[in-house]
Amino acid sequence: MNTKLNNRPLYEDVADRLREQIFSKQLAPGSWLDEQSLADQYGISRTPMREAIKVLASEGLVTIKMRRGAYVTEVVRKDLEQIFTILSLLEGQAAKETATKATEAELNLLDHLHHRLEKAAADRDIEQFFEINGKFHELIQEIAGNRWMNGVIADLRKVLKLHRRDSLTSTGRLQNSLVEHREILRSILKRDEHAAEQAMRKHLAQGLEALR
Amino acid sequence: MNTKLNNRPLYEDVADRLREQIFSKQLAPGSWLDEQSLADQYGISRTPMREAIKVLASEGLVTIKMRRGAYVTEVVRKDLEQIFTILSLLEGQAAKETATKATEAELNLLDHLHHRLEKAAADRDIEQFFEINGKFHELIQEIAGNRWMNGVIADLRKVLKLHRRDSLTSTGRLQNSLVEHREILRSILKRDEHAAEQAMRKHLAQGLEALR
DNA sequence: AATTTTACGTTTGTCTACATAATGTATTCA
DNA sequence: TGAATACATTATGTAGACAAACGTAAAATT
Repeated sequence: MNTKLNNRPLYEDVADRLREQIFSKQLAPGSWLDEQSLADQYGISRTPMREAIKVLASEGLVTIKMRRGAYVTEVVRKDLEQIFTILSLLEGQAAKETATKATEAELNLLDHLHHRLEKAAADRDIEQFFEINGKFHELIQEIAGNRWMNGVIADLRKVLKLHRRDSLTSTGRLQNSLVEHREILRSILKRDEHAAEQAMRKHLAQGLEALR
Repeated sequence: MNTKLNNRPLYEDVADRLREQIFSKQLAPGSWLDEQSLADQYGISRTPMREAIKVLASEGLVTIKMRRGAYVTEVVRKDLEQIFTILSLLEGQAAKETATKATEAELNLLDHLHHRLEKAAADRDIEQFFEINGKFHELIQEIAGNRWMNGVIADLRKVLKLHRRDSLTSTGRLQNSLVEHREILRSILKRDEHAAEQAMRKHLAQGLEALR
């Protein structure tokens, strides 16, 4: 038996590890998840592996076929367009609500985060930029405070990661993304909810464009 | 062993039965799901019961607490507002896309369905009205054809059912709902995407109002 | 009497084994 | 030679048993 220091269910750890393998393409889109062999590989039994696979299925990362097992979801362009359509609406709404509801302290947090984003961009630190970029979006969602919306967005963003062939690596896109973020922040700081919503929507529309 | 005519996983059937029990308040919000006793009650083992519970958890119907089991989600007013906010955005988008994308045949289907809705309303057949009302929304979503969006909407609507103390029973609301549906249909038939979106959003906003 | 500690019972988390269904292969017959 | 049927292999679906952890209650000590 494994030495487990964890105080959370095994299947959650397993789900995390599976996600990693999927995002890193060790488990490529379309490939079959062999319950037994994966369980052996992780040194566990099939039961938590099955439960982990079901978690990923509910997130849309894998697709379960009756009596045929689970397969890594293949994300095609149509999926990208559909998902970005949803994200655009929801994150737009989040930006809108943040513009009106945020406290001064929260606005400062956003501002601070954006400055770190500017720095990462200036340093050409792609990894860091990507990281902070995500945190910026998440902070806006957190401030908006719609628990159900945030869950939906989180799931859909995981699915997007199945496809992402680092869309931000092209410096052109990184610069554009930065400009768009400035506009989002500016609108929120001005507490212009309509402008914030539009800026966020445009940002995500551009994100989709960059993927083609 | 049970006589099983089913050719789909047992845990899906179990999930369906659990949902029924939850919606019918046999399993009330906040109550604990005793895996063992439910499994006994259904004449199955705990394994498919646990998998079914995880399905419901991913839909938001139950909340799993670490080492403390699963509890039927309690939906409070804040949840209703948050969920309706999302539905308003997404179903509004669906109506918008339907207005532009629908074929003439699909428009006829919508029109036909609406006529059945009018009839149910005239007959004061609440049950039927409720049924057709749901189908109308689903048809619009189907025509819009955003697979990911439809999944999100379906899940959120299930969560709404946890709360619904028949909001349509008051004849006033039923009549208003009918009027709103007329406007939605009219806009779609005119292929006025903006009007369709607005009408659908208003319809859902009214739906939320009716719940208070 | 109150608080802390310990022990027990209950329930979840996990494992192992078995049943069932689907796929592929081989053999036989036309 | 080709097709169809039966059999074997393999993976999923399900069951039941074991182990660990949490909560509760009782007992002991201060």
